[in-house]
Amino acid sequence: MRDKNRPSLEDVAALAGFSTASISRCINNPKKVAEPTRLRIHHAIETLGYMPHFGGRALARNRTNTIGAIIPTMDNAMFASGLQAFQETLSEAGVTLLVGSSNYDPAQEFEQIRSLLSQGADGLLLIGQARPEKTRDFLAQHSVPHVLAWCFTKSLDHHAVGFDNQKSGRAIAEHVISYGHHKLGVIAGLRAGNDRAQDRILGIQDAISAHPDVQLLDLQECKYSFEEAGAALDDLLSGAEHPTAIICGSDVLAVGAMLRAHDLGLRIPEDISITGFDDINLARVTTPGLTTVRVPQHEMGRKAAHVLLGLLDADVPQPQSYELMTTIIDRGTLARV
Amino acid sequence: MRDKNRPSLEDVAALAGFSTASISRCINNPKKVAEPTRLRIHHAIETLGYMPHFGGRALARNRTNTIGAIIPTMDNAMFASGLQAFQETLSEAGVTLLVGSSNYDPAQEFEQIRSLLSQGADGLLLIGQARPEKTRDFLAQHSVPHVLAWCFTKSLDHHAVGFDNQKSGRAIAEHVISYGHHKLGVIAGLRAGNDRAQDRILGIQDAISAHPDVQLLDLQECKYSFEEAGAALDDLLSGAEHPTAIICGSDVLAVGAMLRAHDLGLRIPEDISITGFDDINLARVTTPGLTTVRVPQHEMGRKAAHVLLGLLDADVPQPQSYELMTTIIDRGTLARV
DNA sequence: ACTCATTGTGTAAGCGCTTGCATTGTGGTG
DNA sequence: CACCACAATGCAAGCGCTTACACAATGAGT
Repeated sequence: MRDKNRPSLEDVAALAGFSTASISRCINNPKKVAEPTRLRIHHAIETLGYMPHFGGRALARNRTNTIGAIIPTMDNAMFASGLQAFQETLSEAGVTLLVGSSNYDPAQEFEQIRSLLSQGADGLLLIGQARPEKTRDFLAQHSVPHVLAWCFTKSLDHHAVGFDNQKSGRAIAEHVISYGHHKLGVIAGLRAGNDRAQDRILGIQDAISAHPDVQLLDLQECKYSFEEAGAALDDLLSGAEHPTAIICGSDVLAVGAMLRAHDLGLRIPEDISITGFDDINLARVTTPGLTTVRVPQHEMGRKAAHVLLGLLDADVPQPQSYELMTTIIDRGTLARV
Repeated sequence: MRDKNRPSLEDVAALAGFSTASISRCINNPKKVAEPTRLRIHHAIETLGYMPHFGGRALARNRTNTIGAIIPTMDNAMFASGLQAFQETLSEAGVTLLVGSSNYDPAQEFEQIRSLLSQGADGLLLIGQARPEKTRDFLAQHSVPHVLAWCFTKSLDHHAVGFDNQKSGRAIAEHVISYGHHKLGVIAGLRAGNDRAQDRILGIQDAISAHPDVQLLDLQECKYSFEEAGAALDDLLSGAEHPTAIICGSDVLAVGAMLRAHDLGLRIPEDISITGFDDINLARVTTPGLTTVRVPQHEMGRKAAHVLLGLLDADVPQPQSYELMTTIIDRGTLARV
């Protein structure tokens, strides 16, 4: 069973002429070892090509220096780029990232949580706060250090690094209304198990309620794909009254709607206004550029990593939460009416 | 040091009234345990909320069921979506994904390889084949099972799942030439340490050499960003002669060039033709849609995962390599002249 | 009844590393 | 010069799990 080629601490010890304890110390705490010893040990390590065995180390330390992130999908530029920042920050701290994806499905998320934890993840990054009680209980029972990203609420009893989706939803809706739109349509992501989608809608509804002269003609939910968003646009346009502006819960949806609108021969923003959310690359590239809500993904990833690293090193008593701000980026898909 | 709350195999054994061996067997090889025993053990596991300790398991088995992937960046939709497919496939097989990013830097890649390996990765997914001897030696010395993706060459003495960048580069260039273009420009990714970028250029050059009447006016290298690609376009247009078509080494570059061209008041494709490479979402969204080379990212991710999983379960003697085919997607950025 | 597989279970020896404690050697202090 | 603090190192006990092997119990074949 023993891997014939893999040198162990003992082999290094034999070659260097010291005990395994010294080798271990030399690796983990070089100050505790005298200079000449260190040199000889390093030499032995080099010549053997020694690498500490992960299992042994994890067993002895009861810690893996590994953090898991479970995101809906990497296929969306939004999460991918936040994840990239997260990974880079962890890496700087010598911590490795385990990745799981949930495909927006709470059951899959639960499975991935189990899986990453059983792979020894010391902590977890999770997206959003809506999850079944089962999942929350599980996290609590095993007292898993975790931070939530992409969301933020005052009353949060978790560590969170994110932004207030509802507030941001309200902001973009207010913005649209301030441009003179009275008949609105919404294309949102599927709300089930997705608090970000839910909150954005709530925010939009807040804004609408605050303006008696503004009405929400229709709200469509669909997956984050161009095709589904296009179909949603069709539905929105099938009613008796047409919205003059369509607020979308994500850039992907907005772009899908734009593409479909273009196919239908609708001019944007002259015939119909469309807004997005996230400000991923896509938004810069359409003609006209997509008016959207910028989410500080990179900062969120970095910050989340720092919070999580903090959780592991010291027992942080109070939940630490950071609210990041979103900003509206005006490009060209929102017209004044 | 022992985590007070975490139940161990022994705890389960005590509760269930069996030896740790039986518990272990029940978890890993249920058939070897009698039905009633299994039930009682499962019950004990449930009530304790037991989860196997990763370190212990890794130590005893000398295997982690973890695979590492080192990609240049997740920030590019291209890798992100291949990685997503890779992760999903691994997950189905009960294997977890460790992620590292190299930022296109061989030194960083080497560090990440070390890091992921010392985190116990059983195997590795690497992008491309160009890497310093040091890295290759390291992989060989530790006999790390690994597969290369995003590249493919006949003479390969590695496991690889990818496509022939040179051939594809040649194909798109031939395609451009067949549209009647004689004066070409190229915007490529930085070639240093990036064989995909190199090979694509080689392919383009192949095509050009095959047509005596066609000439390459200028070739610019830059990072994969809109801004740099825009600047590269400026350079390309600063020469005495202007190219009628610009072949770009990636969609990101192409879109950057398109954006800049638009700013300059150039119409695409009437004033200038532009082609991309990768066929990421961006390419569908520009006006006009980007003519580009479709890379089967998803399939590549899946296939690479399968090959890697195969490597771990059986000792595969021959390198297995799979060549996937790219296809040219004609949208609207290439004009006939 | 008497073997002999077969099946189910327990015993205990590791897997490679970390770390508390013991031991030795050093130089400084009273 | 005895004493002590401290630095450098070794010893050995785990960490939690897997698994070869031993053993007991069962039922089938003769």
